[in-house]
Amino acid sequence: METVDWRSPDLVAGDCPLSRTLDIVGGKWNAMIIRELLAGPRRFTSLRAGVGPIAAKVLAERLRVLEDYDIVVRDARGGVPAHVEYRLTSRGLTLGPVLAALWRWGVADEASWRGQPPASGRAG
Amino acid sequence: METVDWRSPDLVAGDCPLSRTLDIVGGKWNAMIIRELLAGPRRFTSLRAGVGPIAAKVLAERLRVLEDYDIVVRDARGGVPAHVEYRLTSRGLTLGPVLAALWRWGVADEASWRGQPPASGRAG
DNA sequence: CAGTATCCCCGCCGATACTG
DNA sequence: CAGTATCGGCGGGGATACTG
Repeated sequence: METVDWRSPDLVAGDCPLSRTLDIVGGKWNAMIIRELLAGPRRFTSLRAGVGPIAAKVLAERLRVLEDYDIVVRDARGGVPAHVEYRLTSRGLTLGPVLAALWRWGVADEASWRGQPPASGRAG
Repeated sequence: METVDWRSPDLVAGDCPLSRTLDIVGGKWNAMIIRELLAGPRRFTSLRAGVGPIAAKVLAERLRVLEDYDIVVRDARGGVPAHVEYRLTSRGLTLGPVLAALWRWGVADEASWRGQPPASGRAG
């Protein structure tokens, strides 16, 4: 399983594959958004409800960024405004296994972890 | 590969396995630090060089948090100050596959991705 | 070498109000 | 419904100086 070359040429933050993936998945809400979208297309409000207590502005922001990364598509059905769907691009779908790995670690970890997380959680 | 229950009871940010994993791995420098440590124990300065352009204060901070999470151990060899080693705990080591997944996506992605990332990268 | 202490800044995020 | 506009703060992170 550990057949990864951690000693790749660019280890520097900005350029290494790790950072680049985390630019997409590591942000505060991004993983949640992608998770919701892995279950199928969603409308803005529904998405917002599913993700958690996220401000509309922030969700819109994140979605725009994820669009720029070609992870998410905004689909205004037939040009009707006020009916918009977001879904994952094919590129976005490839993040499934990545989120799965993160998820699984969290689950396995929960079983073994008997300690308090350092108070400052990602949960607001 | 997709045998993960995305519809688990707690989807809310703070409690879901995804967030908890990202609390550890998703921070700005954390993944880099863990990556360095996956290659073996390191001293503070060496670690700092390997991780990238990180301020000493921040590295010390991050290391303390990772200690609290029981991911990293600080090992003052024989009580000699000014000779300290950091290494992963057994729990920390289990993050290997997780980082590997992130890394691999970044690599595979680099090949297919023909677009500019949205300027605001994680790289300072 | 392995950090601490201090200062400052900016970007992220949240809340509220408003719009097509 | 699907956002935008605006403001405000708070804390994470960087630079620099200092210490055992």
